[in-house]
Amino acid sequence: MSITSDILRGHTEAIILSNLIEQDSYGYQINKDIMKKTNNAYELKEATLYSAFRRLEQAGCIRTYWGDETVGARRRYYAITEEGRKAYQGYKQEWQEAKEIIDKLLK
Amino acid sequence: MSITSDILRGHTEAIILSNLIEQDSYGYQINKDIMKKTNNAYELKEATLYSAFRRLEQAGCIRTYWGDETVGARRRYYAITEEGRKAYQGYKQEWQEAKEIIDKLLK
DNA sequence: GAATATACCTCATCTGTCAATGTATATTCC
DNA sequence: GGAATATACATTGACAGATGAGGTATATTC
Repeated sequence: MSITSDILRGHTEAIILSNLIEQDSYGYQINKDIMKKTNNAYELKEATLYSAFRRLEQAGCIRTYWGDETVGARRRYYAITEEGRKAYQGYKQEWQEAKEIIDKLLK
Repeated sequence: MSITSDILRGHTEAIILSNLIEQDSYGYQINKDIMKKTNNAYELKEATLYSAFRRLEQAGCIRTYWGDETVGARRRYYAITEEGRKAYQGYKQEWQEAKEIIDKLLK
C-alpha cells in the first residue's frame, strides 16, 4: 500500500458503495476489486471493511443476505439500497468539492 | 464549513506547511488565510491547528519564535524548516496519487 | 499433511478532530 | 464608563474511524 490511510479516511464508505452500485458483492471480493482497480496501490484492511459494513447497514445504505454456495466458504452478500444510492451521490459531490478545496490549499 | 473533517483529515499538516512556504505566519493568521483561500468552505478548528503545530514541530518540520509585537496580543510565529519543505513535497506527491486513486474508485 | 487461498468476524488500541473552556489585550460603539 | 467584538494563544476530555492481532472454517495444491 502506497497511500496513507488518513487520506483515504472518510472515503471508505463511498468506495464500498461505488462497488455495490455495479453489482451485489461480498467482503472478500470487494477488497479484491479495490486492489485491482488501484493496481494494488490501496487495500482496505479487513477490520476497516467490516466496520464500514456495519455503519452502512445501520444507516440503511446496504442490506445483506447469505449466498447459497454449496462449496467453499460461505459468503455474506451486500446490496445497495435506494438510501445508499442517494448517499453515494452525496459522497461523490462532496469529493468533487473537497478535491477543489485541497487543490487550492496545496498550491 | 461545508466539507467533512474526515475528508480533510490527513491534509492538515500539508495545508499548514503550504501556508508557511509563502511566509512565516502565526496560528490565527494561518486559519484566516485558509478560510479566505477556500471562500469560507473550510476552517481549521483551533484545537486541530495547535495539535498539528505540535506534531510538525516534533517532527522538525517547523520552528517557532515569538513575535515582537508591542501592541495587541502576542503572536507565536512559525517558520518552515528544510525538513518541512521536503515533507511538503512528499505530501503534495501523495495528494496527486491519492486523487487519482479515489477518482478511479468513485467512478 | 502442510501451505495457501478463500471467506467471515471481533476486540483493544491508536490517532486526529473538536467542543468546551480558559487566559489576555485592543478596538469600537453607545 | 462599559459592553461587545476581534485578535491571539493554549489545554483537556471525549469521540470516531482505522487497524493489528487474533479467531473460525472450508477447499485446493504440492
